Amino acid sequence: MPKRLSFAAPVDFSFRYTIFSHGWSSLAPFERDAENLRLNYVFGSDIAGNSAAVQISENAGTINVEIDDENADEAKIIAAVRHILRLDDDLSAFYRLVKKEKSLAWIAREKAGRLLRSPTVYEDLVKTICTTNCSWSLTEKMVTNLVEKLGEPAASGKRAFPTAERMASVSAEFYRTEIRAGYRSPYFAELAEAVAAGKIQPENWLDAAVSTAELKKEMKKIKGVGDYAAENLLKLVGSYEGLALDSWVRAQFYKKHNGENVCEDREIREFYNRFGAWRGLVLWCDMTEKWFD
DNA sequence: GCGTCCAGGTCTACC
DNA sequence: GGTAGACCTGGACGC
Repeated sequence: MPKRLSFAAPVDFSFRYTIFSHGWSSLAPFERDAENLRLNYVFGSDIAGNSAAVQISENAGTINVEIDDENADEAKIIAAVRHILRLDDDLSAFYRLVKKEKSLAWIAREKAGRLLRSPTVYEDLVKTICTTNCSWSLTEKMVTNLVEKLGEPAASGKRAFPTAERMASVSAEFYRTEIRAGYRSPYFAELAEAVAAGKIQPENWLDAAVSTAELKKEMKKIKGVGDYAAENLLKLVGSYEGLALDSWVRAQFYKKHNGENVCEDREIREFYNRFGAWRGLVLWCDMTEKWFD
């Protein structure tokens, strides 16, 4: 029997701007239903007690979650949904900042800025590595392969994102031939093993006691994580000082602020420096404004 | 059909 | 610390 849960969203929350905040909602086990404005996800038993597929929607400030498995742990699922949608993030200082500039005031007006994330930092870490040095379609393919070939099935047959333990149980060769991860294959095997053994603890990054610079340094020790990947992950754990510049962001900046002319990254950084600790989030919202037209 | 380029970069060797 | 070259994959493009 499916089970339904409901709880209130914060007043400065937009479901639409959150689920479409970046590409994550098109990466398995997320599924987005743009027409009906719904977000689907599959939790593994590590998150929800039992593996469970959920459908998340919003109506007049209430978040609704429909679960396909009545044995799933309600409290854990609510906590995970709050985490995914960033419901407990305090963006009030960010909104005060963007309201000061006419061209950015829409961000506060539309309640944008909550970047969708996975229930675990480990999942976001693996997915971020999948975004590097390839087309978005290849990123989607690699992530789909990980879920389809290694993920735990829910009652509906849909699969969850694999745990580090599950990912550590297969070889680098598996990542090359089955996941099509190319040169990233040994990185995934090494990372999964280290996380499964507790040598790397990505979940601790959520409330790390160290500075952002120190945290970034720690992230970059992982093979496959460079400046872009670390700064993207920092955004997903709540630090927005880094810009996470990649080829797509650069191209958008040239188009929007530099007359289609290529410029150095230094100039992009100078442009957003006035936003201090929020500069990475301001840049991302600024670059994606047209997505919501 | 084939070759080349490049995409939501990073690593390593070398200076 | 800065830089050149290599690295998987697969879609787009030109021929």
